[in-house]
Amino acid sequence: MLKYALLGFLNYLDATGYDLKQLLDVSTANFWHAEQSQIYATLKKLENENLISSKIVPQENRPDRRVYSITEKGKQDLINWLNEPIGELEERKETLLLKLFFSAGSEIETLLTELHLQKSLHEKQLELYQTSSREIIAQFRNSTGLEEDARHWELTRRFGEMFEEMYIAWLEEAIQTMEGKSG
Amino acid sequence: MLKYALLGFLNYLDATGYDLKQLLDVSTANFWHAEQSQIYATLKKLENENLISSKIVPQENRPDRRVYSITEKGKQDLINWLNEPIGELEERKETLLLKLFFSAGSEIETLLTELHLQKSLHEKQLELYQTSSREIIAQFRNSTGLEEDARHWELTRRFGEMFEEMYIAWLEEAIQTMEGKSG
DNA sequence: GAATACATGTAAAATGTTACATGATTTT
DNA sequence: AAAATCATGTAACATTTTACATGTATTC
Repeated sequence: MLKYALLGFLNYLDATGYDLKQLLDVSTANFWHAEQSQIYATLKKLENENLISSKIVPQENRPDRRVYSITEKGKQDLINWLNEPIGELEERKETLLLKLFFSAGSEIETLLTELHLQKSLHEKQLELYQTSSREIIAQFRNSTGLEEDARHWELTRRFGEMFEEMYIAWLEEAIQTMEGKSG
Repeated sequence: MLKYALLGFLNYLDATGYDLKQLLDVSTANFWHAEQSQIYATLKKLENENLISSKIVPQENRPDRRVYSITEKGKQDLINWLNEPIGELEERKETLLLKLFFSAGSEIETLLTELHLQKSLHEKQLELYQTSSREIIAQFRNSTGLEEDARHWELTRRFGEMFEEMYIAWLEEAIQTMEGKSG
């Protein structure tokens, strides 16, 4: 699926593996992320399948850049994927819930510390969505005029915001439940 | 991390790989799932590390059962993991958001169909959390008297419920946004 | 008669993570 | 003087998924 994240970006502009890592980190990281090495490996694979092509751009005092472009075949593959419905729920993994599920015999204080720590992390993340993510998208909309793209990005930002609000509310409930059992 | 799901269950009772798959499917699947083959492979690895041990229990007309038990070393490993804080946010992947992010150029009708389909799937999942999951936990609490365990399981169920409510609310927002652009 | 439940696994492929290697330039 | 940025990648490892293989008993 990283495949489609890369094709998606290359459908906007030509880029190197390094560029693509930066792009992922500042935009899709909250719902799709990847290590630099995985990006390089996947690009190589996509080029073998002729979904993208590359050109070496020499540089002075820096390693040459390998700049990728999407091919017609790549564009078609991307469009096909975008149009085919998902049809099922995403399977997800949540380490905190796994720990909570099995920690009936643990110290309540230890668990409460963990829940408070998680709460502060989620509050920080929520603030990011509400300030910098918001501004980056608004600025992109104003400077490029790409209304539609900005609208879609804004919806993914809004998901993040709502997810964090929900997570914090749940943590507060969990803390309350556990506090009722420790005093 | 599947490791700890398996150790967690084996800390309650002895079980085969087959049993463990059933247990995962009816309890942790919404925040931790695994294929049958991965469970068998992981059990083998855990036995090599002496975190669990196994005995063959012969059967008639059925394949022999390989029943696993947790060892003292395994119990310690589980307890250590439960007590060490996570300290960071979980990274997650959400295919629907990835598609949405890149679908500014797609047909709005196609996207709306997808959003409506997702909404019905999440509504079904929400109902499951509110009815059968709820009852299973209540029944377990009543029949075993394991109050604490039931309390923890209930918190993980509640997370599922809140997550689905949030997801549905977001889908409704997204549908509204997109409908404003299609009519 | 077909599907599901019981019960084990192997093998191959795909996916993802971590560590290593190189080396100049710029910022702290 | 150390760390971060730019830019490439390889290699080893760990995790997860998909497909295959076997065979009885029970339920629909």
